[in-house]
Amino acid sequence: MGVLERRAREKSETRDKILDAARELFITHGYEGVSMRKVAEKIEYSPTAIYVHFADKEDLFKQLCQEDFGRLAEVFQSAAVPSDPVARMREVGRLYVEFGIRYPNHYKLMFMTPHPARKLDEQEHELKGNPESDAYAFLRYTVQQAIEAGVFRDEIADVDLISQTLWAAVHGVISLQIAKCNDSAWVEWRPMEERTAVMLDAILRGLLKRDLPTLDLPKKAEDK
Amino acid sequence: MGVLERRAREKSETRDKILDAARELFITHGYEGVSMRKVAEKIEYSPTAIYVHFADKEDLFKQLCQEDFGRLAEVFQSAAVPSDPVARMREVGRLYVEFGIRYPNHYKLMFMTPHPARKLDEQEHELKGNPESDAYAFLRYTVQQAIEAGVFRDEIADVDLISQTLWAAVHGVISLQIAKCNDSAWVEWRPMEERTAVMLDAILRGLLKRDLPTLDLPKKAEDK
DNA sequence: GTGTTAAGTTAACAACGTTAACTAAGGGAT
DNA sequence: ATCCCTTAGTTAACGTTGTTAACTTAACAC
Repeated sequence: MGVLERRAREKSETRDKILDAARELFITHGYEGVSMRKVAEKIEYSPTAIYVHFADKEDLFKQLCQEDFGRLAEVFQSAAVPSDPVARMREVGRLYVEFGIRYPNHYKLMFMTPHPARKLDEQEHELKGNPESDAYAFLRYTVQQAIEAGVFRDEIADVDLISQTLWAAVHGVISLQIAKCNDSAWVEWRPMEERTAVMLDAILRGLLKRDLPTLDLPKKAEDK
Repeated sequence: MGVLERRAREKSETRDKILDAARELFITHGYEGVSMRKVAEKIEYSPTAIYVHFADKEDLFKQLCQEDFGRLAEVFQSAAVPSDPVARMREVGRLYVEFGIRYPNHYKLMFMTPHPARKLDEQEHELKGNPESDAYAFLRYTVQQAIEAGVFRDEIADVDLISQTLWAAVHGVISLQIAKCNDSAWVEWRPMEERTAVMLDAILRGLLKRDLPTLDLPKKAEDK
């Protein structure tokens, strides 16, 4: 009896309609600029229909984030990542910045907005630690390989500490750009690409045992 | 006739009352968690009294930020900053992190919330670029001195680019902590002090010409 | 048919930011 | 003394917000 399945499918279809409408609105207007009524109007439902599928506005937003976390992991997964562990870390950083700049509102929701503490549900438990679906796990895995290749300075050996430092470095570049790009009155911002390249070069050089030949500055690529 | 002055003083007194009440509420409940009505209630005024002193909620919040920007600059100014340019950059970074961790809601408002573009008013024009009141100018000045001391690698010479890289590095550590400290389910966070120290060591080492003797890791201070 | 489940609706609530119209108190000029 | 103007502060209201309670309505199981 496929009737239950059909019902479930129909339900998840309207759920997706809500999610798609909410995503589009959130991306253009930000979290505070979107009301449940606007989302509902966009899909021609009553405002309260959303509450059948999502507990409240924050739940709706979180489920959206969860989908897009997965998308970030896909970006990492599908990119042509170099085999050299150092070049790979650099490329992961670049992809991360690219993601953040391309989807600033998603990025803001995902990484720049404090959320209350929350337990993992079982669905998330499956995803956690899996480099294919969990972006942090992917970074951590990349760092782990670099450690095994012995590229880091001897006193630097903690996988999580290194991962968190690399993450913070690129996150700093992205989030400053998103939050402060309009404050050009106080700061004469250098171009994003330059800031990203200098940051990646500097942080990697600071962590690595010695300058590796794969490192090159943007304006003077010297063909290894 | 001091009557005008008395009036002005009285006005600025209630203005300060509003600011103090708003600060306390914003710090504990965040921007969205505070309503104009709550601020008014706290000082036992009617909600609309605030609009005599501030254009709207965002204006109130911005004026608050402006005051606290100044306070950050004071922290920089009053701290015992080493004379060695590299040690000074490190200390400025450490102070910045300390500020962010101690006042996370201020920090969030100041550096993690996108604001619409805005012209500088004349009051701000006086402050801009002055290291005593403008925290970015202070950092920039510190970097400038380091450049003149010849500590950076030869290919790294742009004051703003270096300043923005250093800023992004420490901002990354702070803002990740503020936004994601509750997501310990996904990430096994290392202690703040460790993350800060590793970041500062790494980013400075990556930018500098060579390892300077003033650099030392937290757990193995080798007394120069 | 009858009862149950559940998606979706209508109506309403309390709280929000903000505006318009007002009050009241004080000082300056006549 | 009287009138007028300025201005800090108030009251009342508007439109919008997130969310809940109570309902309709349709499809299925028995």
